[in-house]
Amino acid sequence: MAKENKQEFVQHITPRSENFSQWYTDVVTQTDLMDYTPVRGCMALRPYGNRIWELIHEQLDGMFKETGHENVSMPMLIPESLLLKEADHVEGFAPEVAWVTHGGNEPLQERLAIRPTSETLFCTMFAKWVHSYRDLPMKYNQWCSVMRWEKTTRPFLRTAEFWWQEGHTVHATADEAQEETLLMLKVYQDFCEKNLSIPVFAGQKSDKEKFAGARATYSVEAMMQDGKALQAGTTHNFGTNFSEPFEVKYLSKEGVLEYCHETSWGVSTRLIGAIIMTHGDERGLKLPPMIAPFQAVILPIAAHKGGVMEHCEEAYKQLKAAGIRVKLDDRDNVSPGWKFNEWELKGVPVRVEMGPRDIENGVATVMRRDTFEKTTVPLANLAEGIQALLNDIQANLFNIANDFRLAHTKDVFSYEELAEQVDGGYARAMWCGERACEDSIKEKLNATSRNMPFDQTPIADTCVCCGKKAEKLIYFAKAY
RNA sequence: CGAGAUGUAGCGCAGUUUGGUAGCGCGUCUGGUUCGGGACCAGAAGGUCGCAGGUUCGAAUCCUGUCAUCUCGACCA
Repeated sequence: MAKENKQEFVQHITPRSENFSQWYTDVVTQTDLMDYTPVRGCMALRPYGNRIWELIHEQLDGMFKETGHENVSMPMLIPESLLLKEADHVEGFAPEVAWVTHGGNEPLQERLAIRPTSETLFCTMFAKWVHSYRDLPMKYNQWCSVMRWEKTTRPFLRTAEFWWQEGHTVHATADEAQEETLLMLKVYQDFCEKNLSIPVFAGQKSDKEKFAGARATYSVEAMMQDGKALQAGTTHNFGTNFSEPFEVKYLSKEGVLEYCHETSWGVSTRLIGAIIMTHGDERGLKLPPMIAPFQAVILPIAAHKGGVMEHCEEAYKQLKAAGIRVKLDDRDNVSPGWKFNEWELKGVPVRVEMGPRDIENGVATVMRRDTFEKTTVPLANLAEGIQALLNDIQANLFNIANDFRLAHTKDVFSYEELAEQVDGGYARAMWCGERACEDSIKEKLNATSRNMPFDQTPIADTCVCCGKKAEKLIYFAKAY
């Protein structure tokens, strides 16, 4: 009976190797991260998933503060006239805007967009708040949700409503704006690599792929375990594209009225999807310790026997005092074996088993989720031992993901090589810079340009697509 | 938005072809024995069959519409 049970449960998750997409959906829905709602394409974040987002929020917010940013809050609704002010912007977002048309029972004179992003609101307010060069730079951020009426949705990766942060800054000079754009890209890269253990490619987007209304867009691109690309974060330099229509101007030291230079940047709950797809395995989630809601879970074995619960509680206190996010699973209605599987499914980095045998020996049996390696740690320095393990797991997850990424990234020199490489990986190629080649690659290979790395050392002279003189080194991949 | 599939108890499913009392497994609850990789025994509870119309004496089952989810494609800062 027990064995049949287990098979049924494990079969629940479609094998990752068999159907990556289905595996992802199964993991997402069976780990209490989110649930579907009656609203089309909108998910509910459940406590476990929401806690991951809170940890991302806390840690990123700290990095924003360190780089001199402050949080503000803007309205959810944007009057249509404001959205229409920047031509490229409205063209880019119009197809996916949800509209409010009534206030109570009265039709509105002007319909209101539910924000798909808040550039237009920020610009309107910046126009009021910025007067002098003394007011600059103004570096703001907001944590909120936005809505985009997507045609097809997928949990975390593309939902109609999603939670994110959007930073918006105003600067006196083009140089400062560019510096800010690259600084925040670096912040995102560091956050992905250090906090989430997700290695990324940082670089500049092509004109075809850049943000609606931006002069330059940059991105950090992650690689999922099926070799497809996921844009993990972006930063934009708007130059004066928005400040001109919105009249965001300042009086310079020299007494001249100048347009401001603006930037924006954002990451979203999509990062949770990236974590799942980068680290997960056949048994479910594998969470990097830094954003794991529980970094360690203590499981009593034979809890009814003398001393077991007492020792577990003591260990709990010790770990908690050491600042480790720890859970004592003292449920008496499921067996230890059940708990093992459940917490592995939910991706808890370290499991601490405490049974009569451990207590006799003055140790705890500890298993790490990334390698399934079991060790014993003396109770006297349990906290130190587990903290060391957590650090090691954090680093190991990055290394595994990084090895995978490098193994699935290749320099390509011909169209045939490109076609082969984008089927399950990133292709690093030379490109003439023409939109036509990107369009053709998209149409024939279903791959898009991801970004152009900052190190532009050429690997060839001719475009991988048309054979004309190459201008740029660029990554191509199929993307989520 | 196009093609295909699915929607029945908390979860996984059968029942739909051929209309006739709402079923199974797991979980849940109660009591007891267990506890180092998904424990066992006994008893119990739990469902307007996605939603709205229609056909019929009678609809989970047939028809129409609609909503949601999945797969593939198109689209997509």
